[in-house]
Amino acid sequence: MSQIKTMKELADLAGVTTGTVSRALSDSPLISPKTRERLQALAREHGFKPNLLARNLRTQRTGAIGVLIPLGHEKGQHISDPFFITMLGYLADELTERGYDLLLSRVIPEDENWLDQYVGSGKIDGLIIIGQSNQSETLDEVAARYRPMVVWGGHAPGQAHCTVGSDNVLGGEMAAQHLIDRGCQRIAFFGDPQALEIAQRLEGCKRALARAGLAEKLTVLPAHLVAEAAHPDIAGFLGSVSERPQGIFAASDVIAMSALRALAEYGLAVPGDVKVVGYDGLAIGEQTVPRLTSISQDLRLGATTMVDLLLRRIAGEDTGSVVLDPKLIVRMSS
Amino acid sequence: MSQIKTMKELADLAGVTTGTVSRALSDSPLISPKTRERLQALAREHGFKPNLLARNLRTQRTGAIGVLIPLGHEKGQHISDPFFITMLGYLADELTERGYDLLLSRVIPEDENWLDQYVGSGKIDGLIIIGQSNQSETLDEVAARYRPMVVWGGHAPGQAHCTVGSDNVLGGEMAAQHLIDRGCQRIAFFGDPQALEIAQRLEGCKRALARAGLAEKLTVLPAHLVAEAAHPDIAGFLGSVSERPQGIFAASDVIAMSALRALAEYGLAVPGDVKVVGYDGLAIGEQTVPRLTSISQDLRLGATTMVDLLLRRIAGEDTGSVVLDPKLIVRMSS
DNA sequence: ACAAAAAATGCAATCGATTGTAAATAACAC
DNA sequence: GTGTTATTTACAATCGATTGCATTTTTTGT
Repeated sequence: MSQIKTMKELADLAGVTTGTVSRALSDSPLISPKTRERLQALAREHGFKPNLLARNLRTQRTGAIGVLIPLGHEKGQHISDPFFITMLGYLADELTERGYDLLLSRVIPEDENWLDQYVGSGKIDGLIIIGQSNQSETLDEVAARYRPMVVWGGHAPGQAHCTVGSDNVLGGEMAAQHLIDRGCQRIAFFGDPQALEIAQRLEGCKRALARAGLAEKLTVLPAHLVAEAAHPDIAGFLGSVSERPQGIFAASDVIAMSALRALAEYGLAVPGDVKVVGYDGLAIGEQTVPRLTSISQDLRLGATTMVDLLLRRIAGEDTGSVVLDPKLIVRMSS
Repeated sequence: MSQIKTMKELADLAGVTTGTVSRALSDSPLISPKTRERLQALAREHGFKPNLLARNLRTQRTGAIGVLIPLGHEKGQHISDPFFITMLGYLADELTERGYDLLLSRVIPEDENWLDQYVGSGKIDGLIIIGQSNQSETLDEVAARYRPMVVWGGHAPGQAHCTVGSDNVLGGEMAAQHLIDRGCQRIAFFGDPQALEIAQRLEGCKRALARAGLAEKLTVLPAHLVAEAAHPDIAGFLGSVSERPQGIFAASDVIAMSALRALAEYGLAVPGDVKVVGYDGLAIGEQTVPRLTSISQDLRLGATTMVDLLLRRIAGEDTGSVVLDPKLIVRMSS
């Protein structure tokens, strides 16, 4: 069985032209059922697969969505971060279901136009960006001329790029309120407000504390996002503070896990001595000891929503941003 | 600034032909430095990016590597599994570095030719498959006619597809031997031997036990690979056994984490009452309480090796499989 | 059996780049 | 200034499929 590589070869073999073969294989109504079946059988028999590049070039549609992870303000950060991974998994599921492939790139936004490499390259039909990092301006600039792009992250007034994300201010408020309800007075916030989302969570946290008259009891530790880097930050903090916090609000579950570990190493009981709340609601929080209380963002819904918006933008529609409701999941750490 | 989309437009603008533009942008020596610079400046000024599809069609090379995750014997399994994610991250790093893109697909191998959708589609230059699942035969069959394919997983004699993976038998042996050294007599193996890798780890485990005269003290629990599914398996097991095992060898770190959690819920101290060893050496093992002892497979090296072999295969070379050395990492759980 | 309508197929342009070869221009020697 | 090389650029085929339109074949009605 010779290997048939192109439509031309198959057409010659069958004594027809490539046009006929093309129509036959795509179930065009312009073809007689008889020849259609004959050609399809022939194609199957010879294991012929049409070249997708050529098809895409002709149809001006690639069937692939680019997913970018900008690692801007946090150099050591890695694609293997549980948050990225979880989001990536959902996106892969969702895109696969809709018949799209997923072109993954991790980018370190060093030069100005790290985005332009993908925009209009013809390789992808649209772009999903996970996390704004500290690149909000660049994203705004690109959004002005490239429509099919959706970003996971925080939404701010006057923002030009289309985002999907949870209400970080509200989420931060819920986390702090929960700690207050549990009797915490001195509260520590772990997270670097350089990223928009984290700044918003901190803002919500401050709001709740202010309402309870505890505004001046807040300590902010700009811990790293990466687990390996966050741990020394936190251990150092716990070792140096005079008055230990009664409640810790970690800006991500990864940071919260590092906190749990550091607390265990200091012999502090959770939730007895210190209560901990994370953010993200990752599955990994189920596996910690004790299981982690967290502000959950429904990432599956988030992924679905992003894909939805993106496909509508690809179709030419103009969509606004979506803000999802965060949810408090109380487990054992608070 | 008008948007220049094609080379033709740019060529017309500059008063030359597309051929000249093409050569100018690719730094061909056939072009005069003067016009080269003029055209490059013009291209930059108008933000022109050549269409990669067209280029790839012409050059017969896509610059993308497909990464597939077959989810065969474990339906609920998800791309967000920490092992996949870690491997995926390393692969993304490595491929990006070599100038390749990464086309990700999660596939559920239901029909026979789930692989053929990618093989010879023209979309990718090569294929990396993470995990054999229970699809060894299919992989062998495809490997016979499609060279640029490398698989992460176990290596067995007579296997036709090129694999990279750790010596699972040796790793299993090391894990069991470590538990024996720590004084464990009754040992439980958590993992479903339906997958080749896990079967090999179990074999090594049995080998070590036999050597120590403890062969009949082994219990095998075919726990699920997914954390959420593994936990009830394990909790049920711990609740039902008459004689509690002194050592647990979990076939993956994810299973080990579920075990840690279940043990904590039963009020059993680790490593006091029960010692636990995992497999994979994932970073997440650093964050558990207590930190997890594990058989580490150097996944970064594994990813590098896979990419290496794949590129050599793409270049036409014929490569054999590579078996990496597992390493025991002793942390706090044993 | 013949004209008209309908169905099926062939023809050729097209997507946007790359590249071998031919043609035009520049450089150089005498 | 003419002839001869070197450079540079233009021309046109090519990659492999899709698709509007022209053409051929088949069907249908009478």
